[in-house]
Amino acid sequence: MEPLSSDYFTRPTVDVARDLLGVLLVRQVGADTRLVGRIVETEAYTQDDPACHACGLVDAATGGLRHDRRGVELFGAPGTAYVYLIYGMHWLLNVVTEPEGVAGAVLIRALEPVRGVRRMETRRPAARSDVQLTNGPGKLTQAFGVDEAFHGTDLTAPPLFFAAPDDASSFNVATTARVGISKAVDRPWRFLIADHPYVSPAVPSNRR
DNA sequence: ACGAGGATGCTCT
DNA sequence: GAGCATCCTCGTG
Repeated sequence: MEPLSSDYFTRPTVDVARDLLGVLLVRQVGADTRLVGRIVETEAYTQDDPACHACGLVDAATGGLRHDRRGVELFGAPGTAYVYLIYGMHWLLNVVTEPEGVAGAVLIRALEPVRGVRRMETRRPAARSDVQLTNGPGKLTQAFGVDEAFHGTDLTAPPLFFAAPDDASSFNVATTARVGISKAVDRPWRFLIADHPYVSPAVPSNRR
């Protein structure tokens, strides 16, 4: 199980978001245990994007980066984790994209559990079915034990990394507007595996 | 099967 | 003080 390299993430964010569908997220827990999930839903956030934390961080006068605001890490090395707290409760996992100096990230929104289901059930007592273990961005971080400790870490090597699946089964990609945002609500940057039971139940932000 | 509302803390105005 | 890349519970049908 070879981790996807930094080159994989050194590409346009929207391309990476689409390509990550079907890819495995792997969490090494100790020497003998692995949690594995298949990515079924993602979202892209770019530098020129009002909904992205990187928006407005380039100082108009100097061209330099503002380090007094959230989101500077999005300009960092591709393949790095960008993890942040939302609604005071849930950690959301992103992987940084684009060359260093250009901001971008892909939000991992939903997984299909592949391995380590028992462990995920332990971490997610509120889940009433296997679907509810990982069918949302805050749920999957809980199931995988991803929190602030992973912010800024390298996602191209254990203990948390991406890997191409052995069985590259084909599927249809569906595209919608993104979820839970109030700006740039019409950009079609949410990607999901069509009709997959493990995608999140969320409603796109332009349909409310 | 829905829908409303509360939880909870950090960031920026 | 408002807003936030969310989730859960408890109502009513």
